[in-house]
Amino acid sequence: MDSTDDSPVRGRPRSETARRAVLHAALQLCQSGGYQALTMKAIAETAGVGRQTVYRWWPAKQDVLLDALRDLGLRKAEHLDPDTGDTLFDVRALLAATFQLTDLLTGKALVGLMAEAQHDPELSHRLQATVIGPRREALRAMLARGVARGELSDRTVPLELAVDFAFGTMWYRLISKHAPVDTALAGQITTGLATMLRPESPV
Amino acid sequence: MDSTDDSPVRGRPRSETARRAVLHAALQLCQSGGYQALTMKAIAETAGVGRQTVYRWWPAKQDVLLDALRDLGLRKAEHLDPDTGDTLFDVRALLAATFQLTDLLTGKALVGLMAEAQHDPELSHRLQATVIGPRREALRAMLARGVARGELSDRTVPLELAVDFAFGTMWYRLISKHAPVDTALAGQITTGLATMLRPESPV
Amino acid sequence: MDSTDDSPVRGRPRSETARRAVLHAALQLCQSGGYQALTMKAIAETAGVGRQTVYRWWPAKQDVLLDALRDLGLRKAEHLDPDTGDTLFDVRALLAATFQLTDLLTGKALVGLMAEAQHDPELSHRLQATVIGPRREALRAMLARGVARGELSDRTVPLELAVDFAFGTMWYRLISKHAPVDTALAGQITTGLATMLRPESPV
Amino acid sequence: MDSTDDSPVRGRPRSETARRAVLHAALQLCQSGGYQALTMKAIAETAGVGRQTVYRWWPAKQDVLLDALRDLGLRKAEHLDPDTGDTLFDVRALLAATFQLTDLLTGKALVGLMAEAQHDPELSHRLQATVIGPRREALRAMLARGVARGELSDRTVPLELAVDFAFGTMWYRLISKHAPVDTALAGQITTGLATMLRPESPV
DNA sequence: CCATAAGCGAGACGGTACGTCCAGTCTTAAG
DNA sequence: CTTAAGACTGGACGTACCGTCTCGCTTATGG
Repeated sequence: MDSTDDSPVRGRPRSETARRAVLHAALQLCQSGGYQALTMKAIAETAGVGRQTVYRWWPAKQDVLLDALRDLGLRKAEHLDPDTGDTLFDVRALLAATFQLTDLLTGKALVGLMAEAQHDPELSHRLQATVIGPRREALRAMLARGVARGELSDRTVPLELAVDFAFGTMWYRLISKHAPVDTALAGQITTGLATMLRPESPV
Repeated sequence: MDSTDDSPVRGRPRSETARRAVLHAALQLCQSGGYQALTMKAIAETAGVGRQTVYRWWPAKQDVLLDALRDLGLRKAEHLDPDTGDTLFDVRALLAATFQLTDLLTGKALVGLMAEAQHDPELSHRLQATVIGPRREALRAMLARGVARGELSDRTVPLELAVDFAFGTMWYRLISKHAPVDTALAGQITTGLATMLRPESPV
Repeated sequence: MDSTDDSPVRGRPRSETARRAVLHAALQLCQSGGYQALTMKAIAETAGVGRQTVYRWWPAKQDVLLDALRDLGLRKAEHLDPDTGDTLFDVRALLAATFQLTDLLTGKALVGLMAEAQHDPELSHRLQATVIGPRREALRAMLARGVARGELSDRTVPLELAVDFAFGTMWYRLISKHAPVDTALAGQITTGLATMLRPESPV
Repeated sequence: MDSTDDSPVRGRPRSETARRAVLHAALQLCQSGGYQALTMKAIAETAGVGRQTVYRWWPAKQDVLLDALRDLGLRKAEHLDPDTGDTLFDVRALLAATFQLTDLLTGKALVGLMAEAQHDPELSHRLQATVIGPRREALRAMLARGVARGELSDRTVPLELAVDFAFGTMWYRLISKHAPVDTALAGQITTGLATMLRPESPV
């Protein structure tokens, strides 16, 4: 009972070429024309693929985009929770990696998906599970480890809020664009977190 | 004869009823069906107004929505920069008022506009000027006043980042919905800001 | 109660230009490419008209075609039942006029509609009422008048069958194309009818 | 080496089961849903056969249907030109047999094919050769024999037109459905032919 | 007794027409 | 000159069928 592919695999197998072309086209369209230019028709035409082929495998454009992001994430797969012993160093590295990745997407895709997710609980849940949740949990675990080691303290500010501070700033700048999301920001936020969570109580 | 309103005002005057119906319909549609349900046709029909009447006064749906938000903001018009002498008290009040207002809109409208603004620099600019900028500047000025008074310090963390912390957290929760945006949050963030910017250096 | 147009006639009035372009395009397409080339999309494009405009006024391509035929019939409106006193002369004239008209349409449109009507009772009924029935009744009345005058007799062959003979031959040749449908045929059929219905019994 | 089927006949032989299932499905679909419901995809699915199997043996749906009709005709194969000595009796029998056969098909298949043939000369030719021509020639030969025997005369009405009368009436009723195509009609038409072609000149 | 080869089912592929909906423009009559 | 109404062109939507292709399996012949 080691094999799960007991499916007879009848008929012509799915074209990996088409699958990749579609995902690539989705990202490309989203970056060039924004989320609203992301049209099932445009995806199919850009990918040089029949329209039905897109609909066969993805019910809606959100699914294509989410899949494309997942693929991209898998290729860039850094492991999220290293432990060098120095919590702040790890935090800075995690934030820097995250910022670099989102910058790759110009944010357009993510913000578009977020807007769609406002009235689509199912999409909202999938975004949480795929994009938001993992990094959030990684940072939280990192900070908790710091607290356990005595490097940090959560007495004045709950860790939840500290995590919100880090990623909230990222999102805020992604959508508002009043300032860049880069490695420098990762350093600044790390300093902010350190100040916010420093163990030596001011009393 | 330099006056501009010397126009004889010929013909039928603009209907205030229609204007209000349109703005109200825009908000209502956005909250019930999300930003993508916000359609010029739907606005006109919900408002019981001719389609051309909407197009005559607003070039696109973003303009309707932005106008509606402006109207809403005007009615709620608290002045953004009180000065009670206690900086942290003022900060908490500003954040609480802001959170209450955004909560009213479920965020859907704002996030939808933000998504649209990703590829529409003009809209992006107007959002900055109308929604984002003023509150951002108000909070910044407040914190700067605290620094001037010696209540706060910007030595470890720049004020810009502190402002990002406050509003970033708000936006992050609005779009991700992993936690509420309420008065309690205003308190927590104020505490966080106080910790981050406290003057007594740990040295 | 003399006026039937109590409708307030609000909104932009229907475009007569578009209506004519659509009907003309339908006939043209049907003659050039046959009934199966008659596509709602092709009609709209040939007519230089939005697709929705076609669908707004005609539910299906049959309706467009039927309307086009009706229009054509109205323009060619010979009155179907003249009475010169000479029954056979009138019959020949009626048949000749009918044959000339159907020849104009190459028959393609009619046969296509007929094929469609095989599984569409409603269309079948409308074809009867519009195209088939009137001419059938006209010929029948003509022959009945001849019988009443003693020019003809329906003792050996019922008039119904005589009418079938005339128009059946036309349809048979239209679909099978083994022989032309022209004025000469009108003469031959008239002779055939005269022989079939001649009053002097051979007894 | 005169034989042409010296082919080694390698590989799996054609499935007779599949062939019959396809032809049966074609007739069934045509009768239940009309000619337009006759779809290559539907044929394959109804027959429980792969789509490619249909395309391998028949280029288009017309070919399937024509083949099915040919098969049906072969099974019902009455010989078309009996000679009992009584021409009118033979005529009546031929017409009755023909009418019974077409009634079996509800006419839908035939009319559909005819409509298709309007713009497909090759199909038109095959229909002539398969369906129309043989019976037409059989009736013509029968009538010519009657003329030769002096039972009938073609002086007033050419035999061609007489044949058109018989089969034209059939087609007319098949497509227009204003009256049935049955044995009674065979009798009436025979009477009509007898009257039209009677040898005793009225002079 | 298995290599070769063709038929078979299934079903994915690139296309195209379908009929619906919305965008944005226009043209009416009514106020 | 604005209003409500609604017809206009144009284009994306998601579905269905087209005819082709590519699988694994089956069924025959022949070395």
